[in-house]
Amino acid sequence: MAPRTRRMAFPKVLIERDTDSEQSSSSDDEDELEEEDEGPPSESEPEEEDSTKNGYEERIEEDLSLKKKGKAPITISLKKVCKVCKKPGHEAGFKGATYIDCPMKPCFLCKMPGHTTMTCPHRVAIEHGVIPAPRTSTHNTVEYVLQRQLRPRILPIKPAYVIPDQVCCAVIRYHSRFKSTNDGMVYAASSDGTISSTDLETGMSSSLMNLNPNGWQGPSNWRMLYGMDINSEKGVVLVADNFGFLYMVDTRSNSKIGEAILIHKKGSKVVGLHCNPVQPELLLSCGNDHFARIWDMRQLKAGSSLSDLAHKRVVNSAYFSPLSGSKILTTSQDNRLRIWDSIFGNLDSPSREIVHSHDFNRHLTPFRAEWDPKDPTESLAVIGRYISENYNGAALHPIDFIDISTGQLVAEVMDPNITTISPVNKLHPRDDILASGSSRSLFIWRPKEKSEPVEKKDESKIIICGGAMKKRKGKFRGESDDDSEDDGCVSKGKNFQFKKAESKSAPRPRKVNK
DNA sequence: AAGTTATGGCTCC
DNA sequence: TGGAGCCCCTAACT
Repeated sequence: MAPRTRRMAFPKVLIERDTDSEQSSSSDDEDELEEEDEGPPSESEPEEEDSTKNGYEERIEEDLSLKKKGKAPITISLKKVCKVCKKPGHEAGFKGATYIDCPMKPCFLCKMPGHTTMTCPHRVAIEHGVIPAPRTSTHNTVEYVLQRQLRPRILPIKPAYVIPDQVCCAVIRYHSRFKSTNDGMVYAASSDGTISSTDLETGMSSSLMNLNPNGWQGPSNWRMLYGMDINSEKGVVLVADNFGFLYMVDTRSNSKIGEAILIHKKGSKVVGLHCNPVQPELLLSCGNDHFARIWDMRQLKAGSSLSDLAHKRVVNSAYFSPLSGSKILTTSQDNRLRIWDSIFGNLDSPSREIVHSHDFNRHLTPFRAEWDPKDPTESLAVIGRYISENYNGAALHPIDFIDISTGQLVAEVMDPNITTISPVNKLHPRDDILASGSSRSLFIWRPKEKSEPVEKKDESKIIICGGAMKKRKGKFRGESDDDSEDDGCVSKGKNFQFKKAESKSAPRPRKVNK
């Protein structure tokens, strides 16, 4: 409480309450003010949106015209208003670990008006919000031939997914971005406009490109690199900047190739680049101009894209499928994942849209849905979730595994000790290991092994494998393994700073809307 | 422990 | 075209 040295000089204070039934005067009536304190948050289940009992913001207004007269009273209004829309009669915000939406706003999840997140069909349904897009039938000859070529690569039967769901180790305060290749060379593109390469054997690094050779010349000139990929077959590092341009560097000569090419709207940020894993001539880009674009590397010039995939908002990421390279998965700020089942078909509209909460872009790294490189059917994707759920009293942000062929939520992975959002996630190319980036921390997850002891009370999440529901026992592992996962992607032991989870705090299955 | 801050994106004018 | 103002669940640091 601030000192009240000028207390005696204060004019009379009128308190205007919500009920209008009590009006108290005098500034020394502290008990009256204290009554408005709400105490600990209620643990009870949230009521309907028009609840009027708890959680209101207090709005204090001073009548300035009266204040000028000196002795005139100051009116303090304690009428409670929604902190989102500033209107009385309802509330918004956390109640315990459950977030109550403002009913005056469109649904926070699917963005449609008329309901809130609590009752959004995309939230309560296990299908998790798949919206089949109208499928245009285009069976041209090229598509037919290429489909016949690619089809044998895709297994007709989906195997059971193995979802990493236990944290085995963590690195705190890890904050670097690298792009590794197989030969131990790390390439890094930076927001300072430089590309550098570092040899992990020698530790030597060198600069390949600098887009700001003259230093800071104001924000309208400062070039920042966002999108990056390496085309191993061509020996090219590709980067893209915040003004819509693509740059290429030869990894053999470490020299820039040609001039910058405008691949997205001039002045807009290009946030993603991905080279096709099967056809090295194909490049996929995405950016803030609401488009993902497919390019032929052999004819790269402004306006020469093979296809432009339209989105309603910024496209955080766009990836070819990892095995056949024939599918595309994008993450957009409109809270939807989009899937194009064949890059050889009609690309005017996506094959499917999946509603998923990931529209948080400010302050955090944008969410990116990634393919599971081990899934031979190319239908499993992993993406962190922005919106939180109440898991046994804790507001957690799970990492979702989604079957993008159906929109089904296959698994939601979380840990009671990890309360932060995980916008970036990457699955191991061979092992059942998940690396997730959370703010300034890096977490490594793996599936629980059968041999590990299980506490009976430690009921954990429901994981659906291959369509069959299967209850798993969850136990947070306080130690990291020293004899496994030693393939260079896992850091161990010393940096691990988490305590063992109490069994009572283990997460529960996601509550279904009442 | 509250306040601050990070160079974000959208809409409106 | 560009600037002002606005914006619902951050999280680390002071």
